[in-house]
Amino acid sequence: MNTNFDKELFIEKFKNNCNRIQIKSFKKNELVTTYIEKRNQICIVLSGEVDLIRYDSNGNKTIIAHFVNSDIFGEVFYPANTNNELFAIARKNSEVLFFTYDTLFTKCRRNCDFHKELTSNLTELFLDQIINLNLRVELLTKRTIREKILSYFDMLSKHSIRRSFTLPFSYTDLADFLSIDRSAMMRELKLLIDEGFIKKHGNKITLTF
Amino acid sequence: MNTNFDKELFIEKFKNNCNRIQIKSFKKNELVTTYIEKRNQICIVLSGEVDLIRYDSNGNKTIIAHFVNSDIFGEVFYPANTNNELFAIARKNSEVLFFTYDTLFTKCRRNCDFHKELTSNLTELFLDQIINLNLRVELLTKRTIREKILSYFDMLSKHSIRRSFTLPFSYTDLADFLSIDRSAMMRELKLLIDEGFIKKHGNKITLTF
DNA sequence: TTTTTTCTGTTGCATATGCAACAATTTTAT
DNA sequence: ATAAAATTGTTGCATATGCAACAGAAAAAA
Repeated sequence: MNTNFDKELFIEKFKNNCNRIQIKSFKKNELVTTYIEKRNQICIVLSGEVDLIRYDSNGNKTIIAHFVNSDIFGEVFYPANTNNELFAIARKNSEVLFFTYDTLFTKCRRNCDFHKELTSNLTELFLDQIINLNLRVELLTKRTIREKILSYFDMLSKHSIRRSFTLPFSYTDLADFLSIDRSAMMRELKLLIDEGFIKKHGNKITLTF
Repeated sequence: MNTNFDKELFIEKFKNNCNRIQIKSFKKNELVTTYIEKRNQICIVLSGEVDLIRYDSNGNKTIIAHFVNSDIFGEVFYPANTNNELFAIARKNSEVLFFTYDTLFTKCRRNCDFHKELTSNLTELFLDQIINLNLRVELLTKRTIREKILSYFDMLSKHSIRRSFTLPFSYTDLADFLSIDRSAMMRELKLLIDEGFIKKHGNKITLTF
């Protein structure tokens, strides 16, 4: 689904003197960035996993998005006049590339190859992000917990090309990603098992329908 | 929020001989396109309004997306291996531009200006679409009907820069857009009025908090 | 290792939300 | 102008889902 973003080549070109971008490393659970200030920031995951988190006034945590290799995110993808208190947190040790939106339209001091590479890749990275978001909307518009679970499992199944797959989340996080109550989700999972729709061993799921 | 897509200029350049795109007109309630076949189709709304609709097995209608001037959509924004039964329907008389994704990377017979114009605008159109989708996710992850309503009204308020605004939907459609039951939504709207959070005259809403 | 923290699995209870149904109103079609 | 269709507003009832709470298992930290 994701563009096969050639990280090695990319970093090589970057090291060749581009002064408009940064690459930073983050340890598990470290804060990658916030969406509070307006910096026109764009980020690309080079390795690891980054979650975009929101806490609401009732203390509910929601995993707005789950970014993996070559996914693009940042506060530039939100409208200027919203003060979304969103936090990007590294879920594993990760490397993230940072630059600002205007970087795309200005040449850097040394007119490096990076810019050409970046702008030519960007359309495809944007396209992938739109596809991911459409899938997310497809999921979140489902009316019941059962439909959300099955819809998400179906996506994972198609992605792995098998009827079995490993969840990229703990069950606690899965509920936060599907935007539902954890205990209600566990209850529904049990029903799905009892009714023979799925099998479950740890965080490995097998579809049996 | 949307790019100010220069439709007039665009069509002018198009008429100047590009053979890779089409512009079609649709009457209200006409089917614009389906997402069933894989055609790598990209569509841009030039005028009017287009809704992307899904009907689930329980007969629930969901308005997945609501596209207006310069919004971009199409089945190319969905993964290849999903058979989403989505329908794009004109909500008003509309004009829609069609082309295929590969058009972006091939020169047309006469090497027309349109291509240059299109590719240079595309990144921005994609960016706008990502922003719209992020707002949509923000809305759909809200846990309660009240939060969904207020979150959506807040967006409309910010968009109009006023505390009053006209809903772009009927209340029936609004419920389908927020992915909630209509009667439950009406009940919650009444509560919001009674508790003094909003005022409502027809499809005009005023925020009073 | 041992201790501490997080995650999983489960259940009783409360309630927010969905469902069905209908009349009144408004909009669209004939 | 009249009929037909769609939308709005409302309510009783059923239930799916959220909430709180806890014990046992697993994972992380010390």
